[in-house]
Amino acid sequence: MGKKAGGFYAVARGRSVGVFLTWDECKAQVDGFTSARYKKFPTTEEANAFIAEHSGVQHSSAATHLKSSSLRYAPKVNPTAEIMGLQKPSSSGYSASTKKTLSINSAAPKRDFSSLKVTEDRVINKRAKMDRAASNSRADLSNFNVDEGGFVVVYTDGACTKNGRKAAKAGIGVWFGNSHPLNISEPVEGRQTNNTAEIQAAERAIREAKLNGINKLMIKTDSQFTINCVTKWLNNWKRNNWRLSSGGDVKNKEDLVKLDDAMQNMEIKWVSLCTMSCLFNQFFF
Amino acid sequence: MGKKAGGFYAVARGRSVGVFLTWDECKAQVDGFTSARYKKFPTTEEANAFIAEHSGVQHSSAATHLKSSSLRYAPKVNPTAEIMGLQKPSSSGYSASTKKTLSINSAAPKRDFSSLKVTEDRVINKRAKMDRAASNSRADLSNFNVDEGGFVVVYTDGACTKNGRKAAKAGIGVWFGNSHPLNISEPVEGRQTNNTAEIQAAERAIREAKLNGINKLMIKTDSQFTINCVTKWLNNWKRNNWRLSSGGDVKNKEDLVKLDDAMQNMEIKWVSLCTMSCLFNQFFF
RNA sequence: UGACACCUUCUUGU
DNA sequence: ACAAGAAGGTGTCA
Repeated sequence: MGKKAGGFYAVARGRSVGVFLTWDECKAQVDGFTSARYKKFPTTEEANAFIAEHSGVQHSSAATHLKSSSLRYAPKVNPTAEIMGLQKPSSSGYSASTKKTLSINSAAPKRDFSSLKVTEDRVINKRAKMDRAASNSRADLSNFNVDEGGFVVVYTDGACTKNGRKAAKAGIGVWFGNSHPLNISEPVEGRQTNNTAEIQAAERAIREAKLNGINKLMIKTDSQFTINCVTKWLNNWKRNNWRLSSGGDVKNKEDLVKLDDAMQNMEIKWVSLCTMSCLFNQFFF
Repeated sequence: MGKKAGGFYAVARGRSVGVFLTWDECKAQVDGFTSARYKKFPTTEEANAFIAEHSGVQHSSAATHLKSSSLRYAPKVNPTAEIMGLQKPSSSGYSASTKKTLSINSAAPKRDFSSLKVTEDRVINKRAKMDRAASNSRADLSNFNVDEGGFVVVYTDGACTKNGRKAAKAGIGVWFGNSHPLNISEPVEGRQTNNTAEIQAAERAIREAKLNGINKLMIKTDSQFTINCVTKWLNNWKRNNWRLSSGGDVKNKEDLVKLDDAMQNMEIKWVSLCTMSCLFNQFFF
C-alpha cells in the first residue's frame, strides 16, 4: 500500500455522515449506498463545507457543529429521512427479499429495491401482483398521500445493476405508501439502463394511478433526467422528429412515447427530490 | 480524444498486463483480481506510462526500459501501443489541490487541473512557481523527453470551467515530464474560454522552453483549434488584418499575436493528440 | 453544415 | 478510487 496519508474524506450522504481519514473508512459508509455523495479534500474545512452543501439537511446544531474544526467524525444523520419526515419511504414498502440485508434501520438507503434482483424478477413480480390483489380493500386503496392541491403523491425510482454493461438488469419501483397495494416493483422492459428504468417507473406510476381513478398526481423522483425529458424537451422532440440538439437520435424515444401517452388525461406535478434538498439548503445559507 | 471512440484501458496489474480497447476486455483482466491496478486513458502513450509506473518492475532507466516493457507486457496490445511506443507521462505533475479528488501519486488522468479551482488560483500559482524555483537543478532540467529529431516533447492543455458562461474560469497546464520543474499550471489571463486557455498553454510552453535554451519543441495538444490557428490560418490573418472569412474579427487575436511572438526563433512541431488516435484507426479500418 | 475542444446537470453501478 | 448512461450548452474556425 504505502499511500500518502493526507486527505479528508467527506461523506455527505452515506451510512454515516461525517469526515473520515482513510478511503477504507469512507468506502465503508458509501459502498453500495444508493446515491451516496462523498469526496476527498485536503483540509477539514473544505470537507465540512462539502457536507454542509450536499447533505441536504443538517441538524439545527449542525451549523455550529461544522465550524468547530475539532469535530472529525460527525454524528450519524440521515438527511433524507428527516426532510421527507413523515411519509416518505425511507426505505421500502417493497417486498423485502434476499440480498443486501439492508444496513440498520435508521439509515436505510433511500432505495432498497431488493426485489429487483434479477434472478427473482419473475417470482417477485408475481408475488407483488398477488399481494396487491389479495389486499385490495377499499380502505387500503383510499389511503393515499395527498397534497393540499389534491394531488396524490407517488415516489418513483429506477435502478440498474451493471448499468452500461451488457449484463445490465434494470428494475423499477413505485411507492404510494407503506405497504400500499398499488406499490410496484418490476423489471424493466426493453433496453436495460438506468434511464429507461426511471422513465418506465414514472409511466407505470401514472398508469397505475389512472386505473384507480386518480387524475391528479405528484410524481417525486430523483431522476432529473426524466423530469427534464418531460417538462423541457418532450414537446420539442415531438415537433422535430426526435432529434437531439447535437443531431443524434433521442435514445429513450420509445419509452418516452409511452410515457407521453400515459400522461394524457392526467394532471401531473413533477417534483425533483434533488430540488427538495436544494430548497432546504436555503434554510442554512 | 476519449469521448466517442472510448479510450485505452491500461491494466498494470491483472490477469494480463497491457492496453485494451474496451471496458469489457479490461474488466475481464481485472475483475476479482487482488490488488488489480488499471485505469482508462485517452491515449496509448498515457496508458503505457501508467503500466510502466505501476506494473511493479522498473524505474531508474526510464526511457529504454519503458519501451521494452510495454512491448513485453502487452500481449493483446493493439498496434498503437507498440507504434507509439515511447514513454508519455500518465499525467500531471501539476500541483495537487482540492477538487476532483485527485488520485494517489502519479497516475492521475490526463487532466487533473485541480489547481484550476478558482478560489485558489493565487495560492496554487505561487506554489507552482516556488516549486519550480526550488528544484531548479541542472540535473532536473536536462531530463526532457526528446524525439529522434531532437525536439523536446511537451504536452499542453487548457481547461475552462463553465465555459461560455460569465462565471467561467480557465487555466492552463504544461507538462514536460513527471514532476518536471518546468511544468506549469496557472490561471488564464484575460478572456476566460477554453480556447484562450489552449492557446495560452502553448504560448507558455514555448516561453518556458526558450528560457531553458530549447530551440526545437514538439507541442502535443488535443486542441485542433490551436493547431489550425497556427499552422493554417495565422499567416493569412497577419496578411489580411485579422479578418475571418465570414468578415468578422478573429476572436482570439490577442492571444494569437502573443503566441506568434513566442514562436519566433523556435522550431516547433505541432502534434494533435486526436490525430494520433485517428492514425491508429487506419490500421483497422 | 463540419471539426476539434471546453463544460453544466443528473443518474446508475463496482 | 473507478466505470457507464443520458441530456443540455458555449468556444472557435472553415
